[in-house]
This record gives sequence, structure tokens and C-alpha cells, in this order.
Amino acid sequence: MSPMAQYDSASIEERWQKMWKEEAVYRFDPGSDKPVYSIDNPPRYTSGSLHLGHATGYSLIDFAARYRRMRGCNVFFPLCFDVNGTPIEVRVEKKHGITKLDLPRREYRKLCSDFANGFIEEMKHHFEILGESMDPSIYYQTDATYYRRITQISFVKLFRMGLVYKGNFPVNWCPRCMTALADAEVEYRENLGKLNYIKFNIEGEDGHVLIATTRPELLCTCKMVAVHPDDKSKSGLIGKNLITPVYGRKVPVISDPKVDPAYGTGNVMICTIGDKDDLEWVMKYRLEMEKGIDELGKMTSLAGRYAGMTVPEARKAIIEDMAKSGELIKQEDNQQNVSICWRCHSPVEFLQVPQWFLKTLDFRDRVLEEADKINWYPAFMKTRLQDWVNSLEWDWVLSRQRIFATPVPVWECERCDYAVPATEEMCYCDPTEDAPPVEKCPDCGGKLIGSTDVFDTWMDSSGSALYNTFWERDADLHEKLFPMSMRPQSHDIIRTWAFYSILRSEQLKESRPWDDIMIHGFIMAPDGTPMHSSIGNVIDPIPILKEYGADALRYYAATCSLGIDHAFREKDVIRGRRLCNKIFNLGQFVSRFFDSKPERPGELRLPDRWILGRYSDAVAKATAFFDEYQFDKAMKEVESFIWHEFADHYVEMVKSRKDDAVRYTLYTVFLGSLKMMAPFLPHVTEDVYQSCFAGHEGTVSLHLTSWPEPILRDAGAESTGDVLKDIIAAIRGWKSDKKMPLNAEIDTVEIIGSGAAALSAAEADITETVKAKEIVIAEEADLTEEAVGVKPVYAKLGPAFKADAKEITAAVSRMKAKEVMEALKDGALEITVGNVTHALGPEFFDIEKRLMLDGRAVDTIQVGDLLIAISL
RNA sequence: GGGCCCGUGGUCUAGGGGUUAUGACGUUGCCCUUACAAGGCGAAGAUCGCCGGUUCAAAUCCGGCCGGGCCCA
Repeated sequence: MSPMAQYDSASIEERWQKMWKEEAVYRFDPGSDKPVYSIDNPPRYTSGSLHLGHATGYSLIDFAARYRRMRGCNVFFPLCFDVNGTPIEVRVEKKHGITKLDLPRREYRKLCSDFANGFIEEMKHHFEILGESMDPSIYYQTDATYYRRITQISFVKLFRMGLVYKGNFPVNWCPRCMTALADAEVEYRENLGKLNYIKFNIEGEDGHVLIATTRPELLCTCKMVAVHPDDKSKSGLIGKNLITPVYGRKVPVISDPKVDPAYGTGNVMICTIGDKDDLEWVMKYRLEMEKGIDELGKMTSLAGRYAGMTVPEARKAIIEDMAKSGELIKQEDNQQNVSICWRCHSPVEFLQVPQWFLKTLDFRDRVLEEADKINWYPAFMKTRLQDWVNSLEWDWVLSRQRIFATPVPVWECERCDYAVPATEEMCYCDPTEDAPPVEKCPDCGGKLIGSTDVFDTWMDSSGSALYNTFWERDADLHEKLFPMSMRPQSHDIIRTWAFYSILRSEQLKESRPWDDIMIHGFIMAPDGTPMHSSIGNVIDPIPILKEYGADALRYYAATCSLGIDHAFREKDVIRGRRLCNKIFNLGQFVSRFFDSKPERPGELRLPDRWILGRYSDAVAKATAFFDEYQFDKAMKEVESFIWHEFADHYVEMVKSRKDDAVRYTLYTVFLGSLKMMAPFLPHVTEDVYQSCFAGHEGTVSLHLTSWPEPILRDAGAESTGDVLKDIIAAIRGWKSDKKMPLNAEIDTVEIIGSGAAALSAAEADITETVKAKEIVIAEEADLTEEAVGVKPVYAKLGPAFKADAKEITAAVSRMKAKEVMEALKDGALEITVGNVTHALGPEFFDIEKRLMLDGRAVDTIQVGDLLIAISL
């Protein structure tokens, strides 16, 4: 015999990846009548390196895609990339040693685009070696004009609907770099400053109140003073007005639980705008925003005599003035975190800048209604969205002062600020380069200036369901595809990607964007902590792929239940590889049994009916789990069926058979099992399919075959088969105990017991499997039945006797098994608790009996109610 | 600080009122058997984070605490 082929993930995987590509196995067919299953796939961010979390997350999505394809769906699963935003800008600036002010916008954008696009080929390759079944024929990337056009058209429509408005909103601003900063560009530094105690007079009274502040220069924008509601000593102040020093502004005192009563004086001065905490109060109390500091970091006219000074100059001057006037009571050292610019390390100001807003608060109820129409997997993730929506305090700030993103298609009048949006026909357009749709301001005839603002990148991302369904590109296809079937994503972006997608879909389509949403967790380092490059605990999936193969890594992904975070477990990858090996070897063995597709024979033997029943059960359960995105459970079901029912027992039972029934059963069950494994382990299952089945089935790839269905249920055969399996396993175990080889011959096997007759149909299966010369099956033999133990059934005693159950079980446990048996033989066992006597029938006890075969030189094994006697 | 989630043998996980508490990896004993030693048959190993409460009965429900994760524009 020639040496058996060995399972080798590297060669198998590359070979079938190549075939899938050549045969375009994953092609979405826009003209097909098959039901569509469409996936709003997360465009992979073009950062280059593949993270273990990506490998896992995209594998989970691929399970759904492959499953639905086999269920007969026309699957829409686009290959896509997200090319946008600040992280790329930051990396480009570092690489070239530039800032965005050093280059014309067009050139700057090109640098970013070239940089990001340089990763795409490698990233496509990553998806390929993971076995992802994404379709390149519906490829998109978010920086392309075809994608940005959709973002702009949707903005124009929303603008015309009156849902877009302009307002002021604070941004992080570096006065030295003269630019807005994203949160990611802000760093923090410990700084020793002064906490200043300042006197505020109480309006209409003689007393005063002390306010502690680190930012006295912001007194010119002071709007309120807040105290904690539980701070009893201050409750008298609430509702009164205070008079600020220097400016004499009248400000009310309010109570707010956010105040820390232990910091400073417990009285907080709220200004517009000093920091993020102020922002929350400003939004909560709807305070008018006043701009005390300008883009150059200098005080505005609001600051009166300090106008034109820089922030540090103004702070020094106002402190000196208040010290002279006696309004500054004391100063103490104060350690605090200050925000600084990542590039030049200057302190960052929180500055109000005109921004475009999209009305969001008005849509809260409608978003919640749509969220209810979506199936959430897992369900509790919907709560997160609801909490988020209910806690919203202001509308969505759409605009950003950045460059590498979609331009806001608006021109504004130099004189009167009248805004003219692009026409839909003009999109995609760039107002910094393109002419406005009308020559002059329609209102005052002034000159129109193109906006330099760009969109928040979530504006692009949240349009993916619209883009994917050909919105504003192909009305018929859009009708057919919208809403999409499923959105997969991680739980950290429910408040952004999921929320904004639902919002815009509701605003533009009055509909949910998808039927289902599947939310997975994060992959943590093996110790359960998050992976961060700064900690140095990031695991690179590429070496894991090389060592164990993609299927093994995908096995790990399948063990990650949805919704919760998982520490990485290399052990599970190892288990995955073993499973691949098992399947591969099963293929080597099982394929010896047939050289054509066997027909279903008239007669099936007991083991055949048993495994077909167990198989049908596994199909039904796995299918239900796949439908609910419970891949971990589906994997467990299929894995334990293949390995521990089919391979360990059925194959062992039929090794010596050559009949039509075994051929049919092996073929059917093994092919169906491969299909159920195919979404998880696409390579090894394809390999086995190609070598065992493709010639008989005719379909070019296992992944294009149809999902299996239950084929036979036979309760009698299944339970007798389970007994058969247990008997054979017990005899094998007995041999193992005797240190005998499993193929050692034995003389006689006797199976004795009231249910033994059911096994007479399986005599040959037993003798062949355990190598017995003779078998005897008997209802009874020279036997005595002996009770060796009695166990109360708590599940029945509790409900029946409530509080007395404890006493009863105690009493029973004091009795001998034989006594209990005797009592039950006469009807019921009577037990008295207190002055009540309870009669307990046999249903309240598990009697452990042993059948004894006296005076025989045999070994006996108890299997359920049956006694197995073995003679060597 | 707020919302949501998690805490189960050495490690990681399943289960979510009554089960002998699931399985994997590791440890360990035996077995080359018409595929697979990357295999098979066994064994040891868990007071289910801590403290209370509800109940005849709690890993499971409730409350508090401790530890961890994500999000809070």
C-alpha cells in the first residue's frame, strides 16, 4: 500500500484559494432570482497590519456568508476598504515631516491617498489567506469619488429637507499650529499650576462666595456657578445670583450632581468654554456660547481690558488685578492634566468654531422604533444603543476641519453667510476647487466661497448600507437589495457606526438599514488584557496562520461567542488543527468504501439507522444555531458529532462491512458533515470533497453545494443504537483495562436484561466490532437482581413535599437500599415527618440495581439495565 | 462617576432555579487497532469572585462589595 497522504495546511489552503479565485466561486449575481443575503461588511481600515481581532471578526462574518450561500442565497459580501481620516493624515505627516499647512490641499490628499493605497494589495492578500469569501466584483473603497458622491448626495438631500444647520461647537484647537485637532491628536501632560480662590459677591446681600478656579482669564465668559445638591451648607445659595469680579456679570447658582464637593471650595464656575466638562454643562443647560479666546490663542473683546493678550498674559494680569483689589483671597499649588498638541506640545484650547450639524435629537424616537425592528445578536446589545440614544444631549456635528475626507459640498456667501449646497448632479465635487452651482449669493448677490470643511468620517461609513444597495445608482437594484440582510460589527462602535447608520437610513429612507445585526467582542491578549502596541502585547496572526493554517485559526474564531471579549487561546488553534487532521484522515478512510454515488438501499442495519438519526439531529441543531449566528454552538454540535459519534463509534462499528447500506450511510453522513463544517473550515473540507465526492457530485466546489437536511428520524433505532454504542464502548474499555489490544479476540459475549432483545438485530455488529466468536442475547439468565444503592430524586421530592423534603431525604439516606426496595415492592415507602406520614412511590427514587450472574467464570460490566458477561 | 457585559478544575470556556456542573488545552496511566500517536480508552483536578437575601432547593434570581473589559461625542 502506498503511504497515506498527510494533512498539510499550507499546500491545501493555497491550492483551493487559487481555485476559488479562478472559478469566481463567491460571485454575487445581480440578475439572479435567488433570495439575496447581503452583508454590510465593515470596510477594513487601511492601516496595513492585520490584527488578530480582524482575523477573528472577519472569520465570523465569513461563516455567515458561506452558510447562506449553501442555503441557496445569492450572497452579497463585498470586498471593501476604509480609506479616510486622521490616523492616515497623522502617519503621512510623520512620514514626510510635514503639516497640513505646508502643502496645497490637493497634494496633501494625494500623499494620504498614495500612502493608504499602498497597503491595499497586501490587505487583500490577508483576506485571501484567511479564506474570506468576499466578492471582488462588488469592491469599493471609501476615498473613491464613487463612494464620496453618495455621502455628498445624502448631505444635499438632508440639507434640502431642512435637517442640516450651522452652529458653533467647540473643537480642540492648537493656537500655534492654527488648526483643529482630533481627540487622537491631543496628548496630556501633568502640570503644576495655581488654584485661585476668588470672591464672588451675592446679589442684594452683603456676603460673598469663594470660587476656586485654574482659569481666571475665562471669567469673561462665566455663565453659572454650580454646587452639589447634597452640599447642605450651600443649599441656601441655589437660585440666588452672584456678581463676578472684574466684569460684574450676574450669574445664577444652580445645583448639579457632577460637581465634586471636595475639590476647591465645592463651588464651580461654569464658563463657555474651558474644557470638556464645561461643554457638558453648556449643552445640558442650553447656555449661550461666548468666545473668549480666538484662533490665535488671544483674548477677544469680551475680555475687556485684557483683549489681545495671549492666554498666559491675560491670566497673569487678571490675577494681579484681583490681588490688588482684594478679590483674590488665596492661591494654592494645583497638579492637573493639561491637554497639549501632539506635534508642538503647546497647550490646546477648547475653541468655538462654526460647524455643520445634522438634526439628531428630533429623531430619537424614530431611531428607537427602527432599532426594535432589527434583530440584535446578542439581544442585550440593543440596550446599549437605547442607552446611548436616550442620553444624547446635542445634535451630530457633521463637519471637521481636516483634509483627507469627503468635502462638505457647500458654498457660503462672503457677506451674509448664506449657504448654497451643491446640486445632486454636481456630486462628487470639491468646493475648494469647483465652481458653485450659482454665480452669486441668491440672497444678497455677494461672492460665494467654497467650504473647506470635510465630513466626520462616520458620515461616509454610515452610508455603507446605502452605497451597497446601489442607492442613487441603480433604482431597480436598490429596490431589490434594501434593506440589507445583516450588519456585522464590534460592540465599541454601536454609538457611532450602528447608530448613525440607523439614523441616516431613517432620515433618507424611513426604514431600518438591515434586518439583523451581529455584534462580536474583542480579542484580548492571552492574559485577558487588551492588546496595545504601547504595551507590546499585540499578537501577529500571520505566523499563526503559517504554523497552523487558516482553518485552525478560523476554528478559534468559531469558539468566540458573540458579544463578549475573548482572551486569545493558542490551545484552541491547536485543537482546530487536530480537527482538520481528523477530517482529512476520515476522508482517506471513508473514501475507500465507494467509487460511485451509492443509492439508498431497501434495508438499513441498526447502526446505520442510528447514525442517520443522530446525523439528522445534528443537522437540525446546527442549522438553528447558524440561523441565530451562534457559531460557537454550531461548531460544537458539528464537531462532537463528527468526532465522537461518527468517527469514534459508527466508523469503528462498520470497519469490516462492505454492503450497500454502509456505503450509502458513510457517503451520506460524511458528505453532509463536511458541508456543515465547510463554513468554518473551508479549505480542508474542500480538499476532502474534491478527493472523495466531487467526481460523483459534479459540483465544482463544496461551497457551491447545498446545505444538508435531516433525512431520517427513528426514535427506536436511535435509543437502541445508543445502547449498542455503549455496549461496544464498554467492551473496548474493558479490553483497555485488561491491557489487551483492541483487536484481541474474545470468546463469548452475553448480553442479559429485559431490554436485550432489541439488540438481536445488531448481533453481527457487536461480534464484528469487538472480535467475539459467539454472542448470546437473553432476556434473563441465572440472575439475581440486587439493589446496591438508592438515591432520592430531589427534582421530584422538592415540589411534592416542599419543606419536608429535607427530612425525607435524610431519612431515606439512613436506610439500606434493600429496605427501600422491599418497601417499594409492597407499594410505597412511608416516612413520618413531625406528625405527618408521607407515602413515597418508586418515582421518587433512583434505584441502582445490579444483575448478578452466579458461579460463572466471567467478567461482567453493567451498561444501563443490561449486564454484559464476557468469557475469554 | 454613568450605561452595558464578564468573573466556573492549573489555563480558557459551556450552561443561567433541582444535572453526576460541559468541553478544550495541560498533567497522568494504558493501548501501534483495516484512516488518524496531530490517534484511541481511562484517571486525577471545581467549596462556580466575595458577602448577604429570596426559595423546600441558587453556579443559575435579587442586593451589596471586589476584580476585569467596552463605550460615554
